[in-house]
Amino acid sequence: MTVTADACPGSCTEVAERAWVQLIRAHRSALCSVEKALRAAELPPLEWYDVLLELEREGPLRSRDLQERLLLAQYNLSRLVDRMEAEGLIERTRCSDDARCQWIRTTTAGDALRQRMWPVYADAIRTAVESRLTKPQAAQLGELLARLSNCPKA
Amino acid sequence: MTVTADACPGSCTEVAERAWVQLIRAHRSALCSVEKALRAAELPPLEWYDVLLELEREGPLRSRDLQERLLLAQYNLSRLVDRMEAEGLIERTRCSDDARCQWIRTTTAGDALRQRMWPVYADAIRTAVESRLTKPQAAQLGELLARLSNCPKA
DNA sequence: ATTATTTAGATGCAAGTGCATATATAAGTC
DNA sequence: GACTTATATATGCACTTGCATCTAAATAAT
Repeated sequence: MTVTADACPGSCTEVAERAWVQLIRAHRSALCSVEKALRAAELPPLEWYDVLLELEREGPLRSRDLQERLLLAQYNLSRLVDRMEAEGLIERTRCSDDARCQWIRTTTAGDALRQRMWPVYADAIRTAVESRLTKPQAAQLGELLARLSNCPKA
Repeated sequence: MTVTADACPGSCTEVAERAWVQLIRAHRSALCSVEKALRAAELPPLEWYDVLLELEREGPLRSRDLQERLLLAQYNLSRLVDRMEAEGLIERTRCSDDARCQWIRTTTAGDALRQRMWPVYADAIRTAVESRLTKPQAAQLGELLARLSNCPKA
């Protein structure tokens, strides 16, 4: 079991292990190149985009929900929201019915940033995925991966 | 394009995008549970295992090679090796022929740690992968992912 | 109503990460 | 051989992450 590519060509590595290893490798390699592309374009990290898109698609969300959707840790989202709020990309407002909650919504600046990020992001995805897999392969990959991230309860 | 699970059921999301999103999600969710399992067992992070295994399988390696195999950034590996050396798990020795290089090798303690980590790691992988995919599915997933991490040149 | 429990979110601190750059050595050029 | 360029690794600094814990508000229990 390694994170290495050439893990005993043949059968010394169990299939599940191999899938796992390749998952880590593919993620490292793909994510790294996407992040680099964003930085090169002087754009913020990927997560910022995810937050903005999620808010744009779902409308204002509570921290809790955003956190769940993005699979982020509570404290990480909290601080991510801090940073993005400081940049004027999103806003927090207290819920009226539950004073513990808050609604998070995008601002105009947030929407604008999201739109500037998309082309760079999309291009990076094309390089990372589209250029290496046929359409049916990509579709199947998506299917298989989805099973891994689905909550057991779901 | 989101990191969210329910991205427009149907066709509004391109297949490559979906694969990408699911890659991120699957990785987050799986890695997170593995790391938690390791911490719960008071074991060091995953990478430590990867380094140790790689060294055990390939024998002493130069930093550069280890870095490439594990897809780690140079400065990250440098510091990872610092930490592991400080714990007595690996050793650095200068190459005789090229004074810039160094050989990295495991120690007895390193081997012992690796062996203690494996059961926990293996179990976490089983939970994360084996329980969610059939054997052929896992095999195919491994195949598809491998294409994503293969260097273009390879 | 009063207290205990749970839930939403924030935060101090230690550790890890990325960037840019430094150091040292090797290789190539003139 | 002095001078530039490339390679292997380390490091200062700012920022991010994880852990544990804290506060505040809502629910449940008595």
